[in-house]
Amino acid sequence: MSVRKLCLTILSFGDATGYEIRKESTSGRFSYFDEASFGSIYPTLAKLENEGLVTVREESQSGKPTRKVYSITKAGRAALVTELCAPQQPDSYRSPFLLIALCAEHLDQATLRAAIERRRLHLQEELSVLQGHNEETQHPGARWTRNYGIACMEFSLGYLASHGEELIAMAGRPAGANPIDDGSGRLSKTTEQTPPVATEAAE
Amino acid sequence: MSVRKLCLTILSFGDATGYEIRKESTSGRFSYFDEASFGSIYPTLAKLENEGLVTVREESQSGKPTRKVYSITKAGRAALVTELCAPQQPDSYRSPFLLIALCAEHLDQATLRAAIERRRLHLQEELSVLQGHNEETQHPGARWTRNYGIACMEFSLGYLASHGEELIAMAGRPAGANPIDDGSGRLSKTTEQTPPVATEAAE
DNA sequence: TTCGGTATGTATCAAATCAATATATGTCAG
DNA sequence: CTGACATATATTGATTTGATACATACCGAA
Repeated sequence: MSVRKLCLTILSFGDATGYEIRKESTSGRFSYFDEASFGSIYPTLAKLENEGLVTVREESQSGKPTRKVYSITKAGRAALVTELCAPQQPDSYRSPFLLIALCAEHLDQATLRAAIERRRLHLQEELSVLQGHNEETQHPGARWTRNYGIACMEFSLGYLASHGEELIAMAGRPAGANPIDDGSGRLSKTTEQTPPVATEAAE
Repeated sequence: MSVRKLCLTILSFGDATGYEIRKESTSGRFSYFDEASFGSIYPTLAKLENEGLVTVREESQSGKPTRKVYSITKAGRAALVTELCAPQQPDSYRSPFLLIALCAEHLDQATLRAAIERRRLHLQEELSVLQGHNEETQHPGARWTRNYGIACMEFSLGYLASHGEELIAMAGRPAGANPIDDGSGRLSKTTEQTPPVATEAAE
């Protein structure tokens, strides 16, 4: 049911085509709320039109296939408000990066380093997007979410910067069922590049 | 393809039934990596068994339907490492809460307050889960991800505590020229001491 | 004690959704 | 002038979800 909210929300910030809605929900201003593909967006827009919550106008330019530009109606705005007032679903964070981190002991340093770097780049890219959208932040809610996003990402970047090496140092060090390797204490320098890591499937 | 990684990862931390895998992925120790329902877990486990990456043993207790307990094999561990070494997909954060925040101007204070409170409770609950799992954090990777999670959640809680009121104060203050709310909610009228919301200059 | 609620468990199915692709056109670089 | 890329609508096959059925056990309340 949330593709509805997504479409209505994006349209409440301005007219858009299905293509634009998809783009903004995956990698644009609206990429923190929900994601959807064409297969769900187009049917949803059709349904919304059918319910009178949005209208369409066809803009046929020279040559180009006719753009179908959707606009939200007053009834659409009211419906959006109603849906937003219902108790929200919990936020979800799904992290392929943390999965790698979780398994650090079974991987090698290069893999961990690459994973951190990829995560860092992704965060910085998203940060740039957010920081770039400061012109159109006249909407108070948009400004608040933008600041929240920036704060969270800067925090994450800082954490990666200050704790990344710790993670990398865990490469190839299975903890095993042995008495907590905490006992070994300084697991840092001495064994740095010693063990043939090699990700042996330890069992 | 990530349900595979999820199952293999959970099994690499110990034997489990399909039911347990599902539970841990939605609300347990492993709830930050990927989510899956029975409809994808059971077929995946069957396929993994077929490939020799996991084994099953049936434990038939008195009365209860036979538990099918899955174990990861050496080949399974190797396959997991291989898959983890491939470039990871970007992390994703989907936030029904931020969607509400984005639309703050169209909602009322009670709704915003409730949304923040719900978010706060959810964060605290997840935080408790993480903090409760400090015994079994002998795995270095698990310890790192746990600390990372705790740090992020504490940061978020702090941000909500210090900026939540700002958000609530945005209730019923449309910024742009659009008089929304189709009259059904005369929020903007009744808004208390609101001076004409300085932020204008709509597109 | 028996009813209902919750928890453990496996398993399936219709409906929703995704990833990929087909179609069509414009643009811009090499 | 060719190939890659962006815009744009739309569909299709495969996957995934959400709900449910089935079966048992435990626990508190009527």
